[in-house]
Amino acid sequence: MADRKTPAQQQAEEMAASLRAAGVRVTRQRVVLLEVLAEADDHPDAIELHRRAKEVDDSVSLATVYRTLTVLEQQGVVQRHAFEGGGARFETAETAHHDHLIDLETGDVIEFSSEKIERLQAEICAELGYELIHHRLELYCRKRPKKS
Amino acid sequence: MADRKTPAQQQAEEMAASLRAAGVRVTRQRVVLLEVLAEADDHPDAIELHRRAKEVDDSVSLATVYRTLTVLEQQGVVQRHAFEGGGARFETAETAHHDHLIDLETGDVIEFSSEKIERLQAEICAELGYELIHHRLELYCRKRPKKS
DNA sequence: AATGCTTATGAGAATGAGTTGCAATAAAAG
DNA sequence: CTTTTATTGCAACTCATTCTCATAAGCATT
Repeated sequence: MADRKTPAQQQAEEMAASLRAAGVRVTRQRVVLLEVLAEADDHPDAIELHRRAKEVDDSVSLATVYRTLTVLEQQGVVQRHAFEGGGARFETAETAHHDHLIDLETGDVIEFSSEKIERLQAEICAELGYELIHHRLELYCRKRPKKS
Repeated sequence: MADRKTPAQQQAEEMAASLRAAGVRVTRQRVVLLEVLAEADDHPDAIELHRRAKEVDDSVSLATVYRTLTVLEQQGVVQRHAFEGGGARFETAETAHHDHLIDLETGDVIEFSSEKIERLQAEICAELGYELIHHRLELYCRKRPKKS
């Protein structure tokens, strides 16, 4: 009877621990949010997260979802993205850095990363006399028709 | 007495001609907006464009600025950008493709372009079975302290 | 330059994502 | 279990943007 917990539950607990370690209160609604976030393998927006959170605990308010997401972002536990059209979307920040490819037809998001591009970005900033703090790279694509 | 017109005026007229050619009505307020856009060398938002337009013709309404910007974007005459924090910002689309470096302290926008990065982006899409339609690359930077 | 068909405009109301003030509530520390 | 202090739910609010609708032009034609 090992691993009684799902990976998502474990991740949620890790995030909670990290918050406590930073002196942030871990409330009932924050735990719910962390669980929802840990289970999500897409990039939901605040309203979708609220919907999912309410399935666990109906009393969680949208305002708290927004406030909590802000806290989690500040703590580096989630990342906020602002893709074209529509509101902010979130994902847990545990995974390594990556950029996003957005399927224009379905809205699906695929993660990718390129060492070369990262390097080139830093070079460009340096040439212009700047230090790169963070960046945003989004590729808006259409699925390529299969060659039959 | 050659070139009585400034380059910005010429550009505004070209854009107007392009609109007329596409069967789009060129109204008094659209002309004003085109002039304002042609003169701008920054990346103003709708409210700033409205402010500048009102200096030329006080009757131009904000709603019309928004409506016109949408039309101009559809016609490929301006480009809309959504940088972090705050509303959409615009620039004329005549210039060649470029990406943006945003100074986090001042909000200044510097344009740059990199053949290598463009190529890498297309490669990444291709590998994932997609066709790149357009992309967004923004570098958020801080000015590097000069080595004295 | 007057006509008529159609689209654009101004003013303000409406929307939608996100935030905030406040009184009630619940973490965490003692 | 009490105190301290941060968090919550709710509703009111902000801010960028869009919409509604009656009026006012474009512009192709007479």
